Amino acid sequence: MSEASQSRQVSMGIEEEDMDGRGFRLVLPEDGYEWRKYGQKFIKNIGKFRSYFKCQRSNCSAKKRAEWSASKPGTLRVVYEGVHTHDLPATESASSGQSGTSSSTANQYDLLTQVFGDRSSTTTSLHDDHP
DNA sequence: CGGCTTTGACCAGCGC
DNA sequence: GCGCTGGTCAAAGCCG
Repeated sequence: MSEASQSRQVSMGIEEEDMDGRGFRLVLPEDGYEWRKYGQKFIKNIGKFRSYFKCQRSNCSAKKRAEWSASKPGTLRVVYEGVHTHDLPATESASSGQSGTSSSTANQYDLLTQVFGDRSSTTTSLHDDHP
């Protein structure tokens, strides 16, 4: 309910890369964490595809869920479940200016709070059901 | 060679 | 009570 539950909608993050010319691999926007895909299903309730990701860290049980329209791959909705209990990995490229590096204590908490207030994206689009 | 990814099948919970 | 859905696990295959 109020913890470990954020929803973020990305404008363009889904990308189909041609593998050898056959099959496409879903490319998600790098949030700075490592994820391991462990399932993918088509949810009829919403008519969209849903991918399940789990943090690969050892003590991190954070989970991530990617949901995108069946006909509109441009709309990718990423839902983070749980909180990371380990420092961010080295893939920090987007740090852009975040020199603070940590040190901080409530690094994750701060980020969560920020995302929480990002409800605007959640409202951005919630009606792309196009069967 | 190792690691990661993908797919199918199974299980559980809930609704009516 | 039964059916259905969503979610997770396992195994196999392939790539670098």
